[in-house]
Amino acid sequence: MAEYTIKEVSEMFSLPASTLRYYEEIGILTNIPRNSSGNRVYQECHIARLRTICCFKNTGMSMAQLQAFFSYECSNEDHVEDIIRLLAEHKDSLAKKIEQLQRDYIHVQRKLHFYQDIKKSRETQMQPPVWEDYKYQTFAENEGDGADGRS
Amino acid sequence: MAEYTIKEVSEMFSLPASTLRYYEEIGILTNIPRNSSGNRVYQECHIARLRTICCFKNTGMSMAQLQAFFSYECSNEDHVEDIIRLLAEHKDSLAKKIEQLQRDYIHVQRKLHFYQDIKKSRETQMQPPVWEDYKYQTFAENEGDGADGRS
DNA sequence: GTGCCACTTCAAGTATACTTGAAGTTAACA
DNA sequence: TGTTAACTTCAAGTATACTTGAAGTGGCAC
Repeated sequence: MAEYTIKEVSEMFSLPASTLRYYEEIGILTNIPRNSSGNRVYQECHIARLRTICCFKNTGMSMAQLQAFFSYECSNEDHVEDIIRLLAEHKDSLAKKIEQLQRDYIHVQRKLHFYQDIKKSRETQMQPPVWEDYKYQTFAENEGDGADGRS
Repeated sequence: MAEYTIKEVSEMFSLPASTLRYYEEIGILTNIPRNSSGNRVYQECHIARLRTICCFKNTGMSMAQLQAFFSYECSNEDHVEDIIRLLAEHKDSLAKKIEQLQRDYIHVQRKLHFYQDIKKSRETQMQPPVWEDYKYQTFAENEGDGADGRS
């Protein structure tokens, strides 16, 4: 079975070694055995858990929630209902978050088009655009930059 | 023209008044006039900017980047290129972020289905599921909970 | 006129998630 | 036999984004 040093895991996940030690300290990536020199030896199960940690963290879960999740998962008692509740709540909040980000993406896109058109209008001595015209507009995702974007 | 107290803006955006003062202090929501009693009077332009601040913050922009953006926007000098660069970079990073979140959403969904099936297997005295079976599976977004999810 | 509420400024404090530093150990290499 | 790199533990420090507290002002109801 594959085993990894802290440095290898650090590189694998682009996380500093200090962060991996921190995750162990706060109890979300635990039971890491040591070799004869006292160095951490990461195994496949730790890699799998770290993937889950990164996924959950990336999607906005706090350390406290991660601690709760893994305390349920590692407990001998039956916490399957708690796990399902936590995951279902996180899934729902994540779905909402993605929807909000998609709306925000459109806002950023509008701003970008607005300033690109300001630049164009200066180069061509045309009337500068007005933000009002962009406020409710959506733009196709063609990166060619050829389309005017205004009707 | 509509004017708002700090409390009204606070409620409008679900932000504590202290945060609005903080945004003024660090220079991202500035030029807020005071009435005869010295209280802040927010106008439409401040509401519009606050919407942009919330959008940018929500999509992961730091205060430092917001400061840069508005220092460009408010400057008399020609910073349109800088604004376009900043917005284009933010748009790209946001697109990547949304894609990553969609992948992470699938991971969360798999975990949820796995634990839901663990629960079902206990209720029906069936063999408990194995995580390996869920690792690469995708699930339709039907909330009915009727489908088994396993083939 | 006094109680109270919402506001003001300014300074200091806080939560989260790490990061850094000090001091020491181990193993490989010149 | 150094010495260099990579690791260890433990405590303290840091960045970001606010939040809280103290002390004071203004305007309105009773």
